[in-house]
Amino acid sequence: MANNLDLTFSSLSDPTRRAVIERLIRGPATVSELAEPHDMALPTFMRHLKVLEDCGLVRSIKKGRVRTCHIEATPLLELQGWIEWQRRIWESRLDRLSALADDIDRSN
Amino acid sequence: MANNLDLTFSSLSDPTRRAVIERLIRGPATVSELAEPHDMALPTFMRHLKVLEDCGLVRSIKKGRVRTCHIEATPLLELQGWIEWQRRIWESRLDRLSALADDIDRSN
DNA sequence: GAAAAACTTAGCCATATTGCTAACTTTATT
DNA sequence: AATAAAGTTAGCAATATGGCTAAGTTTTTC
Repeated sequence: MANNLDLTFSSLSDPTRRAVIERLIRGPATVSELAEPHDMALPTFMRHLKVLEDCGLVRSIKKGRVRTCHIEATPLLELQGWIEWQRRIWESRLDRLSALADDIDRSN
Repeated sequence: MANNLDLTFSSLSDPTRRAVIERLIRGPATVSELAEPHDMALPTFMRHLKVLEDCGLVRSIKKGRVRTCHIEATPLLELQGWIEWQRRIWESRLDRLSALADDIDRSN
């Protein structure tokens, strides 16, 4: 029952995959270009890419023997949405607490 | 070499743990209160809590036989920071691309 | 047409994760 | 003092994750 938030959070929990995102956010790149900075076997790296594709953060097309990857920002926006939502509730709670503290202050 | 982003993203990749955060963001709660909505054995649930504590999202104190948990928002802000950073680069890239497209337009 | 490039597939291994039950410890209640 | 409540510890099992090598496929290049 993994939803998209599950997959996206999980994808980004790995530093290699975050590095790929940090690279792709600047523009498309081929598999070899993406793999080059990472000290691991290509099949291993490809599995990281697959994880990113599975959660929808990355798309790719193959032309000839070269696969080019690009980023899809939507899942990032979903994450941002969830975090923002939490932050809002958090802040409104802090506001209520400090209002309460003020009330207590005034009543003394 | 797991850094805090790793742990925080990983923690939030599980729906049970996100639900705990969604609950705690509204205010502190005891372990039993937190566990109640989740259909799993208590030790299993406690491990989820431990994961949240390990990444610093949750703190807790035990008084008598009751452990009370509360949220620590800092790791959430770190996540938000990373995502914001990516979004900024993404947007500035889109801006450059559209400026480029305008230039090409004008030159035709 | 042979060789190189750029992936891809298959399969192995070690460790981590997520679930469980059973049994234990430490307060609080009666 | 005995029982109940609230966690906690220990340990098992299944699956997922992240790494590897070896061998295969499909273009390009020479």
